[in-house]
Amino acid sequence: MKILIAEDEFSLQQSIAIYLEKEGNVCEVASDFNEASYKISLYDYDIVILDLNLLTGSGIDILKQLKKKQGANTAVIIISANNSLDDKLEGLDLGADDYLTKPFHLAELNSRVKAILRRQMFGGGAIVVFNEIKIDTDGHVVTVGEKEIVLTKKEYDLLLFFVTNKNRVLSKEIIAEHLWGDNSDLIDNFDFIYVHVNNLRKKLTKEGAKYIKTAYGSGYKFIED
Amino acid sequence: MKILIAEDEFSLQQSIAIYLEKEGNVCEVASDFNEASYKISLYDYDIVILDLNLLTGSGIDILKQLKKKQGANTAVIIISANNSLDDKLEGLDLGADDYLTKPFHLAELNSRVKAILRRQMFGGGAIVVFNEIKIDTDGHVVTVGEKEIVLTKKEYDLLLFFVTNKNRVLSKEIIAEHLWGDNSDLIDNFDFIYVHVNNLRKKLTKEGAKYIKTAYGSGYKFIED
DNA sequence: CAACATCTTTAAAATAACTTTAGAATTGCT
DNA sequence: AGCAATTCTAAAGTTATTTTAAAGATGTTG
Repeated sequence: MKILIAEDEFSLQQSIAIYLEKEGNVCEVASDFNEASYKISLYDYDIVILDLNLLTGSGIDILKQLKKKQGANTAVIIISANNSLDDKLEGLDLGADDYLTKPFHLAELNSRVKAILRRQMFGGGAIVVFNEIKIDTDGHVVTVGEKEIVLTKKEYDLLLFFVTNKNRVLSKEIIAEHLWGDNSDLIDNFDFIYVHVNNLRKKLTKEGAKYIKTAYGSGYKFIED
Repeated sequence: MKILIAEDEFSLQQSIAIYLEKEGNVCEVASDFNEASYKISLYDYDIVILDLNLLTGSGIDILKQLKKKQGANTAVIIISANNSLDDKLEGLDLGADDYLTKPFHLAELNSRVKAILRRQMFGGGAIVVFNEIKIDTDGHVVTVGEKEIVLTKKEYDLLLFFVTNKNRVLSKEIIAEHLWGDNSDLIDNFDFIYVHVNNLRKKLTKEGAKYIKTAYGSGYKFIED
């Protein structure tokens, strides 16, 4: 979950980034209009948190730029010190997904972020995969069919990473980096991934590799069918 | 996908190379300004990952050299410890395709590499060849007509290399270099290429060399019609 | 067209990648 | 601190892939 925080007030920018990163997202920041504009032109973020009153330009223009972009599925959460209804409506008319008035609680922002990510990926509510595997990202509860299965944190993270990248081959390096950060990089040994994959497979179904296919020499792939 | 990594910090250079190679690219490294300059004069890389602060010269000059080069379609990703916006803008003005600030996650670099390669080759998404052969580079799935064919990693890499160089004769030396890197141990003997080509032909169609033509004495050529 | 080089094809050997198990080390919790 | 759960390490067993090797086929050149 890649998030861009376009906010010129440094301390707020930092606290948002830290908070959301603790929640498992990857954040980048933009401190003025130009940096924000440049960054969204370069990369498709999942969410942009956008302060309307940027130093060197209006956040509204960033919003327009985002919505003009083809193919991107970026959601926008507007934050603004201005509480006027007009502003709110203009933002939402232009396609913003949510609106928060300063000051706000980070927990509040976070729950909106989560809601958007849910909606973005799975059409809201609990995550549904394959009619059979359900992942409730709020409660971290996973069910296969009617049965709830109990996963450890690593297994849960791994499953979520697979599910959000289904039908895509994920190398062990990418998996390692996503689950362990890059302090474990250069370790030329990803054996523990074998173990976690094996455990996850066993817990998911009796038929082992039904969902998690091995791409020999390349990695693993979570398949929908 | 041939990538040059111009980075003087040895451990970073190595981890980038290892990571990107696992992702199916072929990497070469340059540890100082002169080596980088020499290598780009010699070969048209698909991407150059360029540290701006090279030991014996400025990366900016490498960038200029690259952009002066006629006919080359090399993309540049700048990595720099310097986070100033000015630097970024100078790099982008000079034609860099992306900019990363140290430290960064290798997964992040990889996703930018992938984005560039997609853009460079096909304008994103799945690759389509010949109306009949489709290659999904995310899922590593290859279909001929309606049928999915299962390829090993080497076969897949070989096919992708052929497809991205269609209608061009590829010598066994070049093929070997792109699929195995500059491992000089293998350079004597290209027999295994015969085997891989043969296997790939068999899997692609019943009519053998329909797509992969032999250029006797020169190499192979993947033809569109 | 004969001699040679290059390529095709097959099968088996060698290697590398993955699976699985069990136990050690670490972490988290009361 | 002591116990339980989790995560990581190590190693043996299994399977897929890559490479080697060698015999047969085809193209090239004088």
